[in-house]
Amino acid sequence: MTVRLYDSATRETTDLVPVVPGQVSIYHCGLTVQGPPHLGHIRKEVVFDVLRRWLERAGYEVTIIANVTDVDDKIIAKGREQGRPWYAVAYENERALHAAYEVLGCTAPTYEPRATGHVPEMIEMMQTLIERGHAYAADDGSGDVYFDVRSWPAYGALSNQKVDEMQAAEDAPPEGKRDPRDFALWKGSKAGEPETASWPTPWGRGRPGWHLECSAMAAKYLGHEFDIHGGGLDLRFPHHENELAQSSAAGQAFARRWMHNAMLNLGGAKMSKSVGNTLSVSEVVKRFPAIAVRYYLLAAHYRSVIEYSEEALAETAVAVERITGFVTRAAELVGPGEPGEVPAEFAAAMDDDLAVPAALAILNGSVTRGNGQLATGGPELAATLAEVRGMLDVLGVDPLSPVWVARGGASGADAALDSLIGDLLDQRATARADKDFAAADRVRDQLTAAGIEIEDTPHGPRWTVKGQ
RNA sequence: GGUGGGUUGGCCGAGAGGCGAGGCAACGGACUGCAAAUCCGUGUACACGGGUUCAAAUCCCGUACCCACCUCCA
Repeated sequence: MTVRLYDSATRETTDLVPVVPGQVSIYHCGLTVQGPPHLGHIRKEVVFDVLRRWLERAGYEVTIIANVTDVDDKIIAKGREQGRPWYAVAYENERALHAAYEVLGCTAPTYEPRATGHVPEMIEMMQTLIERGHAYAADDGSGDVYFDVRSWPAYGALSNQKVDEMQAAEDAPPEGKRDPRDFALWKGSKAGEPETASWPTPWGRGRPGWHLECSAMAAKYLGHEFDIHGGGLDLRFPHHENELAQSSAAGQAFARRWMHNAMLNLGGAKMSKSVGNTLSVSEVVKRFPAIAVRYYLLAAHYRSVIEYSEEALAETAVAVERITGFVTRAAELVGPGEPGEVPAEFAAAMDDDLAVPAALAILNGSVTRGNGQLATGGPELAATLAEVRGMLDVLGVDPLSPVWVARGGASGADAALDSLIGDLLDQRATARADKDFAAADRVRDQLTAAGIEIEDTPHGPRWTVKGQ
């Protein structure tokens, strides 16, 4: 089987052919840690986590690098507002990002380099670009270093734009720029900025420009040519366009393909701090089970916009309960087993540019079949369970995975509860055998009132704590 | 002004020339002492107006509306 992916540079879906056979190297733009991650940020993490899982299933060894932009204007401003060092702000939000990975079951990237740790690599790259005539230090004494857009004819290739048709930036005064579209590789430090937020260079003290850091770190950890560069669609221009220009102008082959995930909208607009329509991961996870939130984010195709709605998320939670319900019931009967091989149609869907919606249709079919086998149990059920767990494992929503099981914090209390409820269910069984249904229902009502749901199965009654 | 993407049944959400993806909700049935859970069944949806074709949600032309990017942004 061949994994095929859409390349947003060429706008075509093509076979994934890695630079190094058997290995896939991925760089995706992480966060500028100026605040805790919102649902839109984490959608990207979930998308690339599913990609990684699928590539690993396909037998590839996957390396993922995601940068952490830990210094920029907003982080510095926030530190000033809050009366603490800018790096304390950055670090706190970096930890919040890691907490979000964890709560949604995302495996952390192979490595997350920080911008501030890669200044020498950036200086080296700027020197190369200056020598090659594609960059220049501003002659206004600002310490800024700019990329010379006019010197690179391919500029605009990624976003399919022509330099002359672009609107020039109006906000930034073009002081030291030769062309208004030139972008900063390096930002000279300004008066009043903390000393800790600047690093020495041949052009004066300053700090990394956002675009350059990604080029420098991608090259350092993945080499001059790697397989996939990813990120949110909003980064395609200017950020990714600029990265591509810098790296290729510096003589590097850079990314073989580009993968952009669509945005998560709230109230008809992209979720973003500047619009103010954000929903933090930590808040959403308080209202809905984390596994349902993850499922919600991955259930739509990664290139489709998700218009966030609480109702849709609530519906998703119900759909997830049907799936997890099957897995837990089946596991009680035949044992959990291990995640197994996925059906061919599921694999075909995933191979086709991660067609998760089509893959979920196959998953649901297997769950329906499995639910039908629940009455009899046996090897057929065990096989269906393995197949379902295999599919859920690819998507990172296998309820029996340690990632989700550990949540409850199993303790002696569970055993005690099971014993107590077991006694009550025995009383109910006796009452039912005597056809004393009023007494039987009283027991069930009592348990329901305590948040315990009872269902009678061909193998006897089972209980669950409501909402878990 | 430029570059992309979108509009699918009550809701979510795939598909991209020809057999009604899938889920949620609803209704009917089976199972149950009654429930719950589960299973089975029930829907002729593709923004609008033209056109191409034996056949269009899917291709072409036009119109309307929406989103993203061209500025920090996953």
